[in-house]
Amino acid sequence: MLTRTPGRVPPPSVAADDGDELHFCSTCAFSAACLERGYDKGRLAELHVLVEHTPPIREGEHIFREGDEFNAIAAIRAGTVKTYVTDLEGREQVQGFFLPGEVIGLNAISQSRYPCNAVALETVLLCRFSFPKIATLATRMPGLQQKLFELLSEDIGKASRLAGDFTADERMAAFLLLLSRRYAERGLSPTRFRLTMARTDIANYLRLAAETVSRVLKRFQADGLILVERREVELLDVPALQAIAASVLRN
Amino acid sequence: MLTRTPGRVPPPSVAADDGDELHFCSTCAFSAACLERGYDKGRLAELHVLVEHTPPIREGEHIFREGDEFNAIAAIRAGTVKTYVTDLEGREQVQGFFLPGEVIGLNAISQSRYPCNAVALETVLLCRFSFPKIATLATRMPGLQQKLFELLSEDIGKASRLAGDFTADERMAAFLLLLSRRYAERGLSPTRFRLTMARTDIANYLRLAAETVSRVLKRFQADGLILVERREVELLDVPALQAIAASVLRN
DNA sequence: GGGCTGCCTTGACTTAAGTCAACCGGGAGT
DNA sequence: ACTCCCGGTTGACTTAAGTCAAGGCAGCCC
Repeated sequence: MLTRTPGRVPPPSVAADDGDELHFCSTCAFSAACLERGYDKGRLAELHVLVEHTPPIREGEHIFREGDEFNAIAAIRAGTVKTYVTDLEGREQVQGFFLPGEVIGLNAISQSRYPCNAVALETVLLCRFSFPKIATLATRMPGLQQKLFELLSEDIGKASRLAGDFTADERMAAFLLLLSRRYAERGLSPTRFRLTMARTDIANYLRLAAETVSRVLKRFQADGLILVERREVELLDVPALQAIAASVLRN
Repeated sequence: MLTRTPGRVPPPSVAADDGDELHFCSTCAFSAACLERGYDKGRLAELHVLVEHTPPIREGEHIFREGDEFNAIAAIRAGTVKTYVTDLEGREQVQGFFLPGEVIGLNAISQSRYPCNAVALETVLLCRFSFPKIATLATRMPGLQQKLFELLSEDIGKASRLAGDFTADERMAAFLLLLSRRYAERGLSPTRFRLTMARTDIANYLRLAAETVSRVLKRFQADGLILVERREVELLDVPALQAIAASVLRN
């Protein structure tokens, strides 16, 4: 069952009666979304029973694999998840990285099977939402339906972001700034963070060679834009990075 | 109001009482989707009043522009639509082409404004679905909600399709085969069709130079894969094209 | 400690595709 | 009929980034 996790809790716009046992974890996007929209307790309780908090999933373990039966979407409570597909020649193609507070499995909604693999890059905790059930509930909760529409729509934007013919510099700067923004949204430092994924994963995700990632990071550091120490990164000149990434983050 | 358009009509799984005035155009994805799922007449009527058939939109005219208030999604009844954004330097970036039976405006669902421009490449006819209304209706029609989820989810897949580091040949072959498939879905010839968009638009969409598009098409023709005559195309060797496009259309 | 192993970096070379510039050819308007 | 113009094509050159090969460095196990 849901329990309030320690740490930053977004203030619910509707105060929950603290006497009962309805508590929502601070990083659960759905629970938060519902709280924000001020649903009555009966409906929160309905959502509540759909949520399953998973035990820890360790680094390298899969959350789902391509072709598995689609039965749930999941909000990440802790850790980083990488999604990827395997192409015809057996090479891995990284599709995305998911941080705490983000939702995986959405792109499976139109199919009966997951279209990609999801693997933990660090120990991961999830809130699972069994799918047919949450869709049924959404028919009675317009706010939840709207939230699902929004999450799907956002994913369309994310998916097309790297589709342009961008330079290695543009891709790398955009990648760093988007990570920064996502960490900031979680209340973490937007200028100092850890790259939880390997260089080869970053390269694969950005459709660059690993060598290129290495060279670009080195040059960014030489130009005083960033500071890299193994997987720790500090953004020193955000405006300059924004100028470089402008065409990716666009308009 | 909706009238049955001439031409191919998908057989509804629930026979409509032909005596009343509820007729749905054959290319309207939503109406068809609802018919397929066998909703009762009362609900079809509800959907019915949301649909607006637009007058013809001529080549070069805009359907919506980036920043316009989002108020509807639209299924295309006839013509081709190009969506694009304008980057910081004022250059156009083509996001997609939409054929009859396809739905535009979905990527605006999470925002209050359209995130891109939509322009007619040929005379276009639309079925418009006023948005807040159709979402409200979806809360009472699980099949419609599911259809919206599916359309959104498919768009995620489409958006990420060209994101890889593919060669010009792979992109071009995949483009031709995807067009072919889309025409086939409409009951048109999958091997002979017209490119309704300019070479420069194709190039921009595929993130190639127009010169490269020209050269690749020429080489495909020299190799006996296709036959190009101005904007008319015939696919001569689909298996060979599939082999080239395999890594784009993947797995 | 010694030697793996995996991840990362560095340098030298190659190539796919972009850019630049010129030209072609059909359709529209005078 | 003439010209203009735009979309498309062609050829010569350039370049960003990939590939190949080698080497470094941290952590792990024996």
